[in-house]
Amino acid sequence: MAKAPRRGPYICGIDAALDVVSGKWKGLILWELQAHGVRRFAELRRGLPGVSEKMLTQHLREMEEDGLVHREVYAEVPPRVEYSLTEDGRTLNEALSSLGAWGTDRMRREGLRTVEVAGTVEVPASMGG
Amino acid sequence: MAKAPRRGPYICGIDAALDVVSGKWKGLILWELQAHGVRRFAELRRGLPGVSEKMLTQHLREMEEDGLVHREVYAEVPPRVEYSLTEDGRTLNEALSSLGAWGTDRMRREGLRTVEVAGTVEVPASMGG
DNA sequence: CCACCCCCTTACAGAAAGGTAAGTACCGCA
DNA sequence: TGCGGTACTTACCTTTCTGTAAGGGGGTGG
Repeated sequence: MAKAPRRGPYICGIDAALDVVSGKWKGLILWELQAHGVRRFAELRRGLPGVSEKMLTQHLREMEEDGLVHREVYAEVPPRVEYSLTEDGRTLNEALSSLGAWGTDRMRREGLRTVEVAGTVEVPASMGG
Repeated sequence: MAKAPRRGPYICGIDAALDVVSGKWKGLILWELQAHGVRRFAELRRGLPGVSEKMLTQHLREMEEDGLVHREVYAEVPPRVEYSLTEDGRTLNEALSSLGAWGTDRMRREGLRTVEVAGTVEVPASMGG
C-alpha cells in the first residue's frame, strides 16, 4: 500500500493536526464514527456516499496508524470488522468542533448548503452538519 | 490561474473549513499573519522557508478569494503590497487554536519536534508553536 | 548601463492524491 | 450453479497539487 511517510517534522501544532485530518474522507469518517460509536466497513461505506472501497480502506488504515481509530477484527464466518474512535480520535473530534462551527457559519454566510446524506441520523451538535 | 473550482457542496462544517485551510502553506500563512498583523510579500516569503513565489502567490490569492486575507496594494515606486487577516481570517484562526493545541499535545506524546524557523518570534500562544 | 529589488506571471514537469475496475476467499441462499 | 454479501487487495489511470525555471515592468544604486 505505497503510502504516507508523513509524520514529518512539523512547524506547529496546526501543521501536525492538519496532517492527520487531511484526506478527502477523514473528517467524514471521524464524524460517522462519532455519531454512531461503532461501525462496520460496509456501514461506513454506505454512510459516505461516493467513497470507493480502496479509499475507505486506505484512510481507515492511516487513521489506525495515527492512533485515531480502533480496528477490531472478529474471525467469524462472514468476516466482521468493527471500527471505533480511540481516545485520541475523540479528543481530535472535540478539537475539530470549533472548526466545524466556523465552517457551518461560513456556509450560512455564503449561502452554501450541505449535501444530503442518506442514513445519517443523530449528528452530534458539535459537528454542525 | 487555472485554479480551484472548490466551494463545492460540503457535507458538514468541517468539510467546508478544511477545504479552506488545506494547502501546504495555508496554516503557516495564517500563523504568520496572526503573529505579525501585517506582512509584505517578501516578508511572508522569508517567514515561510521553502515556499516558492508561485505557491505563495497562489495560496494568498485563494485565501483572498475565500475572504480570509486582505490584500492592500500601494501604487508606489517600489511596488508595495500588504497582507493582513480579515475578520473571517481571525475567527478561523481562533477556531484553529484548539486544533493547534491538540496537535501540539500529540507531538509531545509522540516525541516529535517542531522544525526551527528563522525569524519567527512572538508566536501566539494559541498556535502552540 | 547593468544588475538588482519588488511582486508577481507563465510554462513546463514531477509527485501525490484520488478514482475505476477487477480479483480474492469464504459462505448462505435458491 | 450462480448470485449476493463480507472486507479487503491490486493494477492502472486521471486529476490535482506542488516545484523549478524563467520572464516582466519599473525604478534605484554602482
